[in-house]
Amino acid sequence: METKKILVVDDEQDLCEILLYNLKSAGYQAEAAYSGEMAMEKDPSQYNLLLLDVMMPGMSGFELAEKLKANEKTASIPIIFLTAKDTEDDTLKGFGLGADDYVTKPYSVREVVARVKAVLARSQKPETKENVITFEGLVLDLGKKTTTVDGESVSLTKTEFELLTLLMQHRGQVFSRQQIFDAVWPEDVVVSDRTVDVNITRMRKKIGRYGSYIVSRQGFGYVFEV
Amino acid sequence: METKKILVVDDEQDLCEILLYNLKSAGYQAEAAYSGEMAMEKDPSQYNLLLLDVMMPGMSGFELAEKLKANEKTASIPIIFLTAKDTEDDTLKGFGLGADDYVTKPYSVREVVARVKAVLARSQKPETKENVITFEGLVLDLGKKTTTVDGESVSLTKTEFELLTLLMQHRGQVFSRQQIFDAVWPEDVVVSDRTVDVNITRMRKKIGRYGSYIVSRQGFGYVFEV
DNA sequence: CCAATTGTTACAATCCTGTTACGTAACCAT
DNA sequence: ATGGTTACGTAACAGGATTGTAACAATTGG
Repeated sequence: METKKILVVDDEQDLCEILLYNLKSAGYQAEAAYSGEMAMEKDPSQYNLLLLDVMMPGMSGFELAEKLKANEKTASIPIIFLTAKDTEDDTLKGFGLGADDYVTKPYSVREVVARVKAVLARSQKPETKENVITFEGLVLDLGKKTTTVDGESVSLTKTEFELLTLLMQHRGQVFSRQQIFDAVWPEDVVVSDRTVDVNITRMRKKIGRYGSYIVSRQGFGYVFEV
Repeated sequence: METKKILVVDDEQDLCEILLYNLKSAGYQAEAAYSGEMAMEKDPSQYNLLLLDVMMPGMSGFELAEKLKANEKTASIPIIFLTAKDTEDDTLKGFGLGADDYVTKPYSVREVVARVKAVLARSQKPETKENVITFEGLVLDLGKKTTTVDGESVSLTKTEFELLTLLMQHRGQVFSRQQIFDAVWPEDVVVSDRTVDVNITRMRKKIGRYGSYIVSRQGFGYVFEV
């Protein structure tokens, strides 16, 4: 298994340094962002775990987590909140936002590293199970990014894979081209509207007989129909 | 947001108690059923989430889930399975049955609560929100963009679907042609006033006997009359 | 540089929808 | 009631929009 990447988001740069040093000593790759905005720029989807300070100038840790949870690509990244506050409300809010753990300041660095290990260990076990989407003989392994069709492995490109993931994760739900676009394509790119169609077609072909489960609903969009 | 209701179904009563206590501490309403049969008697449709033990004497968690998914009222309730088994087969079967998450024993109660929160947060997002409008045997699924008439699926075009949605969402309210037009047609198009009539007619035909519930009020417009 | 990926464009086939026309129904004043 | 007038129901058609897909161009990453 490759090295896990961790992103520490905290406005106290000294604290970040300490955490980075200790996380690296523990065998992780670690980087820091000194604000929520900075974290967003670092492409959060590449990290395996996020350590978020709740109280930061500008975007708070909660706000950042909300943004991440709203995006399919980053929604499942484990988050540990770091916070000085210790009220029930905050804790609940954190878990409501999908926190995997919660460390209140002041904390020992050893404790943080221990929690990181615990969360990564936990998020790893289910990963092999939870990250598989199946429909009959069509199997998507979201961890391995592999696709098999009736036992045969097929190679989907990233775009195709994410398209299929979106549709299979929400079987029966019709997605407009705009929705598909927002979910699959990066934020800032502009492409013609036919692009979605073409990629649907390419992906359909590759998944063989299951391609016919992806149905276009004229005027509405596409759906994986069951 | 109102309090979420959770039903825990497990034959181990002690375990249920522990889960109930923790779920309640986390701000949920929670009740227990000690068998699948007992769960069915508690009107599952009133709950926002179900925690199902897979291995139970009598009806298994899988069997219970099957029953629930087969019923329109309960089909969209998120389910988290609790299981001692850890085989790939079981996991896949669970997800095939529409499981939203999967926790294997032994697990920490904290983990279960965290998953509950995650699933409820996810099921809250608009894209996952099940949205169905029903009048007797006439069912509009706003997510799937499908229409069924007394169990038979009929295919409405986008215009027809939105027309019917508008009228059914505001049963009894009369809409002028201009109002209908503003609600259903894109902003910048200009069409003759008879266009609404024609689309009403087309839609009426497709929904069979329910077509007669869409009544024209001469000089005023149209209404879905109850 | 090559190969894989991805966006763009063009064209055909299909589906959808506005328009028109005409018949019928509702309304209204006499 | 009666006739005139307006509003509504609906079939038919043609033009427009939507989609599938092949071919090509641009981009990317070694």
